[in-house]
Amino acid sequence: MSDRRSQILDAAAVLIAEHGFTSTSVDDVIKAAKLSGKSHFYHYFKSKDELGYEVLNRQFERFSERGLAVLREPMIDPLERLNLFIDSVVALQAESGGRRGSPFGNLAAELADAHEGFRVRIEAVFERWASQIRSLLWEARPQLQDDVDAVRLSRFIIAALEGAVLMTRVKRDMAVLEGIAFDLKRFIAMHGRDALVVPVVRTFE
Amino acid sequence: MSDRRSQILDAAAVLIAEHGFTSTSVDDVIKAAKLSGKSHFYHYFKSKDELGYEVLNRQFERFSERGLAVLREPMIDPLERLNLFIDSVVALQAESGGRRGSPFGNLAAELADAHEGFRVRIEAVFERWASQIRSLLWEARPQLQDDVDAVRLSRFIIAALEGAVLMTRVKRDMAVLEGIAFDLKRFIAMHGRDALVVPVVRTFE
DNA sequence: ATATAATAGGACCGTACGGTCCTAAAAGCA
DNA sequence: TGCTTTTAGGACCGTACGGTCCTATTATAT
Repeated sequence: MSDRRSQILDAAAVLIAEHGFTSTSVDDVIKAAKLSGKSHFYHYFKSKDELGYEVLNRQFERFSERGLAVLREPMIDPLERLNLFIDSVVALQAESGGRRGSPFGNLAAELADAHEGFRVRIEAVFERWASQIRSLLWEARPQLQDDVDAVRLSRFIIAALEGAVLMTRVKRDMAVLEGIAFDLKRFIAMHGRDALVVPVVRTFE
Repeated sequence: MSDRRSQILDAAAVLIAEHGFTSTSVDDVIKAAKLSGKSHFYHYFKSKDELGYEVLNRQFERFSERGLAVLREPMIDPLERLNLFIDSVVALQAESGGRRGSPFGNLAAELADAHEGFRVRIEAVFERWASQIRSLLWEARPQLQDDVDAVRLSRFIIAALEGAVLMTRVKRDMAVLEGIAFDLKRFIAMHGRDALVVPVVRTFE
């Protein structure tokens, strides 16, 4: 992969993270990546959409290496890894003061309805993410209660984090994310075999 | 408030819910509301942004009457009201097969960075929403553990729902929302005075 | 009856955008 | 040396968009 291509993808990633995909014009990308003009850009990418797809791919790869990686650390207790992962999400958002948001969630909300090509790719991202959490939960099985539903729990974790990051961005306040991260850890701990249980969903007559 | 104005706001609400604010053009709104032309539209609204603000306002009012209302029902047990509210969110999404998403979360993700005017208005929406949940939690105080943090819990509930709705929209699968709603209810139940329970966040060696 | 607001419809403007095309100079490689 | 890729830069096109302006006609309320 050529140097120039990476440069373009990096520049585009920043712009898209800051302003969204639709609001980022090809000319903006050209300026940010210091290209000579449109033809220079279209020498590397066949369309703006293709650029977007590749940026999304890269974002997930980065996230997989830098964030999700801890989920696979074999020397650490699985449930502890999950806590560390949640902490890493908080830390990542802290870098931008909670202003950046999730590169996946942002695109999802922006394009899920309008652009099928993006929708399926974002769906795949969430699925791969969920799948890594499921593996971890499977590994943590001996420490978990028998009736833990890994599919449901993995989705819950992702939804809570995505929602938290979104609210944090709107309120411009990291405390929102920190609080939710704290509660999310408690919710996970509640599934431990040693957690003295927990009522099933209560019914009020 | 004139009839025509409402008509325009309703049409715009649908379009914005379907395609987002940016992707909804004034001409689209004109066509959907069967106006005669641009001047007809600008007779009622001074700009597209103003239209957007009013639509957002209306969406929250509707949500407050139709969704949040149950939180205030004085004859029902407070915690049960919370469960009913969560069910109503699920039911509302079910109407569109989970495709609609949250009118607030969608706008938030689309415009939080790009458009300060919307950002502050969306922030206000989340705040009003959280405040209603906080009131309910205060009312439910006798049934809750003493250390329940209403601010934190109310944010958690909103974040989980917003994240759930977003993921559901991406996956086009109501089961996602249903599962998360189920877990969310369990999490809330965990704060009950009668819940035996529950480890504080675990520390590993 | 008269003023005001609502409806109708079209011309127009400036700007931005994604994308194409064309020419030509450097750079890299065989 | 030649051939291909990369860089450079500009002209151009069609379309879409938010917004303004202008002219009329029809309702509505005072």
